[in-house]
Amino acid sequence: MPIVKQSKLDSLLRAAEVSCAENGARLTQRRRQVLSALMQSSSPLSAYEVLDLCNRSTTSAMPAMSVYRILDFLEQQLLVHRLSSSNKYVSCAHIACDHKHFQKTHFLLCEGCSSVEEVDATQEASDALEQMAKTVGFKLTTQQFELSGICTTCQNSAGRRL
Amino acid sequence: MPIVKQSKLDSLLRAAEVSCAENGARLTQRRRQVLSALMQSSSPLSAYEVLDLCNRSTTSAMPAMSVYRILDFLEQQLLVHRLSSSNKYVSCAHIACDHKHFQKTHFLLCEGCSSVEEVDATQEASDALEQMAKTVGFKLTTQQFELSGICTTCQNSAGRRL
DNA sequence: GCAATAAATGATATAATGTATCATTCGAAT
DNA sequence: ATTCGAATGATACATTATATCATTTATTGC
Repeated sequence: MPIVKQSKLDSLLRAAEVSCAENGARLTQRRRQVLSALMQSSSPLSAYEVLDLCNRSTTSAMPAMSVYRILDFLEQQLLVHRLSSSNKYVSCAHIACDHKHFQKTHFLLCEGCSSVEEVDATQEASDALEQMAKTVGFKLTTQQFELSGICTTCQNSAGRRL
Repeated sequence: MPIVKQSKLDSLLRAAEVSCAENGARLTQRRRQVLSALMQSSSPLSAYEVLDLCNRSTTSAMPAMSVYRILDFLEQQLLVHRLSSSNKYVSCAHIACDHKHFQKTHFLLCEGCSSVEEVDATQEASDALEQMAKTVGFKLTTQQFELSGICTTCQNSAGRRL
């Protein structure tokens, strides 16, 4: 879990705060705590993993209930994404930019280091999936896909080990 | 949950038995019970839903533990598939035929009626996904994709309602 | 500023899901 | 029949998630 620079983290949290404000919502201390934990993690975290992290860095213990509530909130705000295949959460890769999730999103989950890469679907992939569904009369609604594999870093380190 | 004809069910179970035997495994009474429950369900079932179904149709109560063990076994045998997005199970659509799951498999999950359709990936979809991963240096290993949407039946019935 | 109101959090209990472990039974092979 | 391993039964417990109500904190109108 590589450390995120404090300045980077602060700027992300500020952007998140603005984003909430635009929706008439507030990024409270507790919410900031949860979001911050996710931002500093290179891999997705379960609700209880988030809870543990929060309770490691603070004096006032956070109740599990709050974590669930806050994760729901952050997901609504599109500040975090829930990965259904593992039932874990990641902070959105586009908080700093103005990304609006118009495209289908693919999450590439590394089986080696558990890292996640959030990428927009290519037009080809999107079309091919739509077409495939269409041939059996199925109308796709999913905008999120989760794919497992091995990331570049892990492919290289595996190569060196051999 | 439409009823499956008894003759159809029997022939599927026989095929499953043969398939197990080929792997040096046995389709015991308990395993048959679990598989049968899944075969008769048009929608994916959680472990505890399977448990409830089994305990409805028999005198000797099945322990929860057994359901988990047996689902693992059936998954190993490729007789059932685990849907990671919902953490539920479906019986394989290819038990009767000689399908060997060489292609990527897509599960189309209907948000209307919870039905599942198991389809092989088209070459285009498979290629497009591989290509997309490749451009970020990611090596795909997933052979299973889960897509949500609306099935033909539900599209039509929704249309009539309007 | 201050009361009224709504939003957010705290606290507790409980439900639902999943795993670990050891005892027992059952089947196949000698 | 005996032995051995696979499968199941039984129990306890760990983990994950939700329901509910009390309390605190912010916001709004006055």
